[in-house]
Amino acid sequence: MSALQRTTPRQARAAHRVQDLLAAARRVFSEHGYQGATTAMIAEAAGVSEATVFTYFAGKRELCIQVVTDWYSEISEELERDVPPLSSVHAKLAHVVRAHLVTLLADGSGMCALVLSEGRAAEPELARVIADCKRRYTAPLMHALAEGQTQGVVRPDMPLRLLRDLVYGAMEHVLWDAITTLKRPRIDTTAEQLTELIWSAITPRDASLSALQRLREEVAQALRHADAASASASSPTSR
Amino acid sequence: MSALQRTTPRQARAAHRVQDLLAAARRVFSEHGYQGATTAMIAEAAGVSEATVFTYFAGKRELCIQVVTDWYSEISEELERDVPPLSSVHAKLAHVVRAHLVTLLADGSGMCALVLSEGRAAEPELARVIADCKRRYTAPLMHALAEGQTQGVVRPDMPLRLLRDLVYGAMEHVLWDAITTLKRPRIDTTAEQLTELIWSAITPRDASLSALQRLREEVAQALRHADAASASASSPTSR
Amino acid sequence: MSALQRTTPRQARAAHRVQDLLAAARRVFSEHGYQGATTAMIAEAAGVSEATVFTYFAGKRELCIQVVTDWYSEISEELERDVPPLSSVHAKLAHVVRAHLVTLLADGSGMCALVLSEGRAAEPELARVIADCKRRYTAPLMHALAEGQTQGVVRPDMPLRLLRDLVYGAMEHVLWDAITTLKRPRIDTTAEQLTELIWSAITPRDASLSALQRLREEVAQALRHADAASASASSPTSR
Amino acid sequence: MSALQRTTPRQARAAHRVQDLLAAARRVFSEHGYQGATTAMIAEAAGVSEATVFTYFAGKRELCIQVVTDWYSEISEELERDVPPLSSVHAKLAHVVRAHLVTLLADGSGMCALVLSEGRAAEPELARVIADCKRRYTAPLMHALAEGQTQGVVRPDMPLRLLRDLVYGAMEHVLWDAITTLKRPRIDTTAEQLTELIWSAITPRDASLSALQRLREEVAQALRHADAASASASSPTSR
DNA sequence: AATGAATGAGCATTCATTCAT
DNA sequence: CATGAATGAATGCTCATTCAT
Repeated sequence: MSALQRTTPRQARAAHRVQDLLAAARRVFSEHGYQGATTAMIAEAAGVSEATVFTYFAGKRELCIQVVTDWYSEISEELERDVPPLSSVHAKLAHVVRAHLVTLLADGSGMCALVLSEGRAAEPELARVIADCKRRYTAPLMHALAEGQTQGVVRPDMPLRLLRDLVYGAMEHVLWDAITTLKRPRIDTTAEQLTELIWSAITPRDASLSALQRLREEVAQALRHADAASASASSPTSR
Repeated sequence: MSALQRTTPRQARAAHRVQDLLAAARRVFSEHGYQGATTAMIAEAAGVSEATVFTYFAGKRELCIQVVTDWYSEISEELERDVPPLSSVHAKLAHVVRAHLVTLLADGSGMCALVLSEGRAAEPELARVIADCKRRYTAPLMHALAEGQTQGVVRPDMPLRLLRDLVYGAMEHVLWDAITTLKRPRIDTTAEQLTELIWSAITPRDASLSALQRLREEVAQALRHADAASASASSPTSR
Repeated sequence: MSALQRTTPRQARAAHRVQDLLAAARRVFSEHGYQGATTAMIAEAAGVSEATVFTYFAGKRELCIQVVTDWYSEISEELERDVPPLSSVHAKLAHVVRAHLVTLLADGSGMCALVLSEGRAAEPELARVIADCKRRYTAPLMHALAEGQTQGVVRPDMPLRLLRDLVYGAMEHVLWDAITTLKRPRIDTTAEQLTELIWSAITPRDASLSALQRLREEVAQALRHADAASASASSPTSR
Repeated sequence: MSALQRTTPRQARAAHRVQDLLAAARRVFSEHGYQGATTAMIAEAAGVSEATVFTYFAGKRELCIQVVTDWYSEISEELERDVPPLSSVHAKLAHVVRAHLVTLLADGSGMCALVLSEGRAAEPELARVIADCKRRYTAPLMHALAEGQTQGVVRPDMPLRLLRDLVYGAMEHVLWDAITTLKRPRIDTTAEQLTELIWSAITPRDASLSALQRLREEVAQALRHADAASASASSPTSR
């Protein structure tokens, strides 16, 4: 216990330093991007010397990787926290869209811009890590969509990959728009609209069309029936 | 006139230099990205000295901006060249989607990766220029969609901005996927599928639904009519 | 007495720490050289924190100096342990050459490379210490050679310093060759050959010449004697 | 011609810069060793900015390699300039020893210390280059010694490698002694003495010994002869 | 007009050393 | 006494940009 009491504050302070550095690094990377951020900036933001950064992290790249993975852990947790597990595909989609927009628009951390930029940029290892995180982050929705395809509520004639591109591409574009124009959209409205749009896209068109056609046939048959029945009376013509 | 004759060759040579530099810069920026490209690389690729680059362009950033705007001019022209001007919104959408994918996937110029990356990256002025170019480039489709909304073939209950995010976001995602995985998708198939998905999304759901409802009302009315007409005989009613 | 009993374990533990550190430092300095070794490496090798190194030694340089002087003490002791004290100069030379090669080639400690490199390198104080150690280490042979000069078995017409350069220069070169080419020579053979070479060099040329001359004189005398004795007989012709 | 007149000064100035930098680097490397020298020092010594160093040389290591190889070229040239080509092995040895000492002791460049130190130090490529240069530099004497062995004027019962170690080891030791003690020895005297020492070492002992034995045999024979001649007294004692 | 030459301002990273606990 | 933590001072190297010719 006495040993614990001696070491715990140290460990606590060390952990604190790590957290401070990560927080500072998140701010700096968010604001300046990977290339634009310097270890000097990060050190200053954390209130330590530049050398201290290297005491806790192997280098700039490793620090940024940690920042990104941490952030993805957070938003993944947020995403999965209150997902209704046994809900319909539509409900899951709606939840994911809303949570995604809420998370990324709400925090002004700029991490969104970071991963959008650096996920496509120079440092290959960083890009790979971001890609991995993204894949894990998007996995739940992918599973839901795949399940939806087997159930028949999601059109099976489209590659899953394309559906993902549609969903996340649209959301990324919305987010990037919000970031670059600095206009925060109404999150609720946008989420609902986006969900609706996407749902319209991924829902089997054939279902409604065939239903219509079946109905039309029945109608035609009924009308013929009616006409035959009321041969003497005047028949109304639809459209 | 004699003055013109003396200066014209000079201007021609200068124009040639500018073109060489722009071509070289496009190659280098495409391959290495904005940050990764160096003025030395560009000068070497153009076969001139590094200082000459600065004779014709104010700096690296301006050169890149010129490269990007030129490229957008080209692809915009390509896009608009054979667009069927008086065609339906659906046809226009299909054309834009196909042309976009063809242009950006076909040329291995890497300009696509450049604008996708740097459009979201550090250099603010460059990002702004890219955003402007993108806006102009996407304008034709935007107009078509707006027109579609007034005509009623595109659902009017969605902001135009959101429709654009859906269309271009999906396409960007497809492109980035192709770039990062180095897998070239079947352009024709992908274009058709994407068009279909997007069309499903942006087409008025209400149109079909209301048609259905209108039809149902007519049917109901017809059935009532028929019932009334064949008062004595028992008529079968479908569902 | 009780005070002694309280402090003695402490001193013992401290001495133990010092020994551990010196051993660790020897390993690290041997393997990486002075510049290549870091205090962090040494601390880790000793199983203590980096700061502890500075508790016992003023700094990296002092630690290395201690390592070197300790090592020289050891090999000096080894050298002098079984030197035949009353032997001839030739026997002493042979012993020194053999012992030197055995010691420095046998132990893979790399201390040899360390003193060969750093004895000539940047850190001036370290170089001075190494020079001092070397001087002490080479003193026995120097004394033997000086004695040999007075006795007449070592040529007196050469400065002692030059003889030393010959002896140790040759050995260092042999050692460095072995180190850089990673080929271990046959120690016995090399030692014998080197001894023979050096002995040929430092032995008075005059000795053999005078011996010859003395012999010649004797011969001449004998011949004269013989001639006189066999005055009537035919005299044999020498060559 | 006019083009030549325009470009030549530039090239001349560039060559001049390179020479200045090499001279400055030689000074700095000589004085501080490889590790101790900094690019900043070299730049300052050359009167240029640090960046200019990297305009002309790929880096610190390459610069040092150039310095070393240049220096070896110089001293090799000096060595071979007035070597008597058809002279005896002894004359060649004498020349090499003298030229070596003159060259390395005369110039206070300290390059000697550099190659002695760094030839055994950390940077592996540099060490390799130095080893190569040394091998080339020592080749003439090696050939002479090998030739001497076949001719019989150099003892053939010793490995050539060992003879080289003896010759250059002794000289290096002399030089290092001069460097560290800052005492310039009498070059002529030292060269002669060293030559004499080495010559004594590498000259076939067997020659004098066999001469002695041959003489002894002749003597014995003569004595026997004499004994036989003085037949009246019976005392033939063979040894 | 073209450029060879030069550089100022950084940048990530290292490491021996100090000090409060 | 032992050390975790922190850092000052470098260090080799890069690159967009300037300028005299």
